[in-house]
Amino acid sequence: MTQAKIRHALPVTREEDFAQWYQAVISEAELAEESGVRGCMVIKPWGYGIWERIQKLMDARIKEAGVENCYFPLFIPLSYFAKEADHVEGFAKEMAVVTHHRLIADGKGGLIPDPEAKLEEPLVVRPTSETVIGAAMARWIQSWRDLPLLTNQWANVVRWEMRTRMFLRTSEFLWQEGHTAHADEADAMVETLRALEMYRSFAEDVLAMPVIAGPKPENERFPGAVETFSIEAMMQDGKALQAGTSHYLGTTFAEAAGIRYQDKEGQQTLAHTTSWGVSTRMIGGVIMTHGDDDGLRTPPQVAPQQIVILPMLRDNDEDEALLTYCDALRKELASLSVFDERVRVLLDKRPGKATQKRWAWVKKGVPLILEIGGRDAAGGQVSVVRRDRLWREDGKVNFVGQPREAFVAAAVGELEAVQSALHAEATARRDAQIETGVSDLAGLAAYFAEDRRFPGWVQLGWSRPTGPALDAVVEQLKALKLTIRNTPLNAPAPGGTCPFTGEPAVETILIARSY
RNA sequence: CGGGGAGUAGCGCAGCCUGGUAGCGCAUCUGCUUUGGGAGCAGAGGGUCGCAAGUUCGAAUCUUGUCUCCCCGACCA
Repeated sequence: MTQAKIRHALPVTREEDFAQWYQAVISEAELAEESGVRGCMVIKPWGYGIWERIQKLMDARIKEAGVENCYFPLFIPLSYFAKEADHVEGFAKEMAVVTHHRLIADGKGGLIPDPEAKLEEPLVVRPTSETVIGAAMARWIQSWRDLPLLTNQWANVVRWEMRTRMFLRTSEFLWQEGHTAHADEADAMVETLRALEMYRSFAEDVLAMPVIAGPKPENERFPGAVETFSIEAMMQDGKALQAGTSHYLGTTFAEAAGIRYQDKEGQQTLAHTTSWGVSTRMIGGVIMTHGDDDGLRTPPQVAPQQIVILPMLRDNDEDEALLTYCDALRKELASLSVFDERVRVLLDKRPGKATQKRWAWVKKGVPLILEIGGRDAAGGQVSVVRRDRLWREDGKVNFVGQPREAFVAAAVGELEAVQSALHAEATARRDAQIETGVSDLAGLAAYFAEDRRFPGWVQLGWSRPTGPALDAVVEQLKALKLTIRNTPLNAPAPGGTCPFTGEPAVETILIARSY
């Protein structure tokens, strides 16, 4: 009943149409927009600001692990790329290829690649950099003393995707890719799992996005990897989103690129490599984890602005005193620290009614919004709404008036509270939607029945088939539009039998629809 | 890449079938009134109808091609 009175900020709700809602958040929160180039997007200041926050906090964690940043070329010689067969097979179908280095007039007012300027060897636009970094590693590594070699780069990559969705799957996207080389499997696996744990804790602590970390089944491995691990997040429509991956590459790329070192016995030995990455896809995860029918709710740790102050300007001579009051408040708040950084606070002085400008910030998901009028200024008050508690029971916006000193004293705690509330809400939703009671195929089909709104995930035990037996399982799942996400680390040992093979279950897996 | 849908003002849409040089709502601008919680009234500005060819005296409208977006599928670190 109270619901009916609420006039939400978005034109479509999650319940009405989740896919359209997702796009509405992106455009209404001004995260990104169409670029006119297929599958590529313009990332706008608020969206890019979130990415910059992710970069800053992730980069610190990467460096803390002793990994150094480098930059490798956007263009990869075709011959480099062709060196690893599985890798080629995995990416060949989605490559952008540069074949010419000059344009000439076509005689009809347009331009065409100059046939005279064809490249001797085509260059591929990197879809990932294992091959080119492998070539560098081969040059950089001679001795066991050169290991481990720990590098990372922040870059854009291109994959010519058939079907794109903003942030989730774009032809060009931004990411970091860590690449490391180690003396042996044990050392490389430690690094692979370190990166995985780094992503897990980052998603939970920084993005307030609960995830489940674990190894992927062999059919879901990265092309060329021996083992692939992922963090999987549950979106509000119940689908799984792979939000980060970490790969143990064995000696696959070491063989292809010739990454060898002289070991302590003087023998030439292949290095073991890893790679791991997270991308702008994480922003899609934040949207579908924390967004509501009024737009995004940006976790305070990644919010480009954590507090926005909206003065209720009235185009009269009281405005100046009001702005003075607001600016003093802004300075006071900006001097506070939260999450080991200064509080990010913006005084929005643009002309226009505060009540009107408010909605733009609601949609962007600023954690705390302040509206301050002349009466507040005179009485030393502020009026505050928490973005994660936007509405009152009566359907009105939940602004709470309070003394300025009290708010300033509580502001840091409020930001921390928003961060943890978002995490708690998402975790509760996720946990409530993991079904552990399914033990056969009929139960699986029933759980994911077509008419069921937003099913979650099924966790069950299976016999971990490989090869053709696994292919058969994958086919069964595909018929239900399902995929195996991963084997949760620390999952309880399963009992009973595998619903696919009838053999004893040996491992616990998560099954879900996925992005 | 296959099937379906769609591109007309910043956003959302109507007009298209039955060709006659463009309209509505929101937003924007101006004025007046209002003003502590998503203001009202009046007026105004803004569009080579995605792009390109074709048919026609005349094309947003018909034909063909092409680009982009959305949905479903296939594919997918």
